[in-house]
Amino acid sequence: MSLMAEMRDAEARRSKAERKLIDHILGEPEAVLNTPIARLAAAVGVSEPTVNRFCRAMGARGFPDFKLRLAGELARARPSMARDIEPGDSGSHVAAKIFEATAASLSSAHNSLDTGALEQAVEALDRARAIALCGLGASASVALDAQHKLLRFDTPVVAHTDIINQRMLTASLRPEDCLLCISYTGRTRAITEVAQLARDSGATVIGLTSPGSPLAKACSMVLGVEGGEDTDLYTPMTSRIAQLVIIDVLVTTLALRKGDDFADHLEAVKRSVAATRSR
Amino acid sequence: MSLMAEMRDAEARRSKAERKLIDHILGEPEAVLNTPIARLAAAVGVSEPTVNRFCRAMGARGFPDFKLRLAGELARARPSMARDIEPGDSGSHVAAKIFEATAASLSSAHNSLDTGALEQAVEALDRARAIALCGLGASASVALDAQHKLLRFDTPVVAHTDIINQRMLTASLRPEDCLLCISYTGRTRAITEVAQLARDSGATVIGLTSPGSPLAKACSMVLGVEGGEDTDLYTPMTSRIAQLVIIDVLVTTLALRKGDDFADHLEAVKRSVAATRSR
DNA sequence: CGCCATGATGTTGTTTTATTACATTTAAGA
DNA sequence: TCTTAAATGTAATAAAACAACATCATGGCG
Repeated sequence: MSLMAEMRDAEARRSKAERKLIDHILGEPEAVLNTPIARLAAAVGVSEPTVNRFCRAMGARGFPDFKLRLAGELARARPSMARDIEPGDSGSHVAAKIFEATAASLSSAHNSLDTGALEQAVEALDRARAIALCGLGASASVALDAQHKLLRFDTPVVAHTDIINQRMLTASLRPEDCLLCISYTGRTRAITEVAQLARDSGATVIGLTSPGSPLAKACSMVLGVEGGEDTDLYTPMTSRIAQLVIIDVLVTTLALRKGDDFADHLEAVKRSVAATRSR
Repeated sequence: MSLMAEMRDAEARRSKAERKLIDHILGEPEAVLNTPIARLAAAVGVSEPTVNRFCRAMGARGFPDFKLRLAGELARARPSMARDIEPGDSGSHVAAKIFEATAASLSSAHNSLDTGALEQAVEALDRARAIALCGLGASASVALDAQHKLLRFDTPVVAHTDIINQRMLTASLRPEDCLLCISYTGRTRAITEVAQLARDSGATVIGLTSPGSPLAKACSMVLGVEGGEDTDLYTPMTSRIAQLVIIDVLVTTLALRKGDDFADHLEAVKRSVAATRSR
């Protein structure tokens, strides 16, 4: 178990001195990192060996090791926020900021992910006679990525990335089919019309888009990707990543639901790909 | 900036002793955490104060503080939850695992990103008369994503996602051109041959692939994406995300380098896209 | 109700670890 | 080649963590 959780959990059944310690550490975990054992002991009002023994009880090898572990946990808990990129930034600064912004965006997408909607979407994909995917511009590559992942299943799947084909597609959709429409803004008129046409034909339309947008309104169900931090420069990039991860989740959940059949099918796909490898 | 990135970045321009240190730390970062300064100094073959001075140079307050920071970064790079998804997992559990694995993969990619290679790649893209992108299978969508991003610049850019077109493309490449080859494994024979053909024609070939792979060897320069944790199930998914983020970094750095010209061009692109929006 | 036993906590001294101050070496430039 | 500054190392010092032992509290049992 994690240190923080362990401490919260153990607080009740521990001795008086250790309770004081736990209270103090949970209150200011960050501060503990820069505090030597003597100062911490004094601040809490216990002796140094008590602190040390406590650290061991928590599974660490001693006080320094305890701090190391705590540092690790705290680092996860605090997603570092990136500021905007400025012209003066060196290459590695740019990289750091983008990686951080992306991580933050992922975390935000995760928090705002609607599990219920996700289950519904998986349900729809599982039942579908055929799956179609639509995206324009940047979302086209997301649609293709999704297509590639879904190819592992035995449900017919197709991605369309140009508007003409997308509109033609809607004509062939049946109520048993499922269409996944991808758009970051949800304000691209063309794709909204496609979703509408698909609805008219009775198909289930899942929107992977911004909640509340015109596209979202046109869909049967929506997997929302909030913009998160609205740094104009990153948002489209980072939210595309979030979309891709949501698709990962969607596909993986679907795979679990399909169960054993899927395992066999996956094997077959892997074998057919292996033949193209070197060495 | 992150320690790992900082170290990679600084490696070139630091003194001999510090280079040895950096090599050693980057080689076994986890091990450093449980090593006192004396042992580390001895293992590397430098004196203790050298280690200490190095830690300060990296922005820490001393060796223990350095370890604390390193622990934080390394923690991000390792997923904390159980790695593999099991059939019994609930929907939200699956989502949590995938988001976490992706975040870990990103962090790991960031830590192992070679800033020097990145600068070189940006340089090459900046000078290029024309840019071509190649990817097959899952990497096809990455190539298309990159194409979309690069379309914002005024250098001609094209992505090819089928092997025939890719081979034909190599015939038209000139030494002033730049080809970006994308493959997670780097073992897809077809794409390696494309890279080789492109090299033969004198073009600069950048590989976005696994370091040390056949494809990597065939390229002029490599942007490595290490697999990170080798969880068979996620790796291909998460590393694709890492590739996309690296492309973000590449493109953003390129944008900064192009400077003002780019700002104007970006405005024009935004206006032309705005016309397609609702409301 | 008080005494013993056991576990918790504290005190003191030792050992390990990190840091400082200073000496030496190495490399860079004139 | 000599000068000078930076880099690195040595050795002493300070800080920190830890272990061994002493003391205290608490709860069971006569």
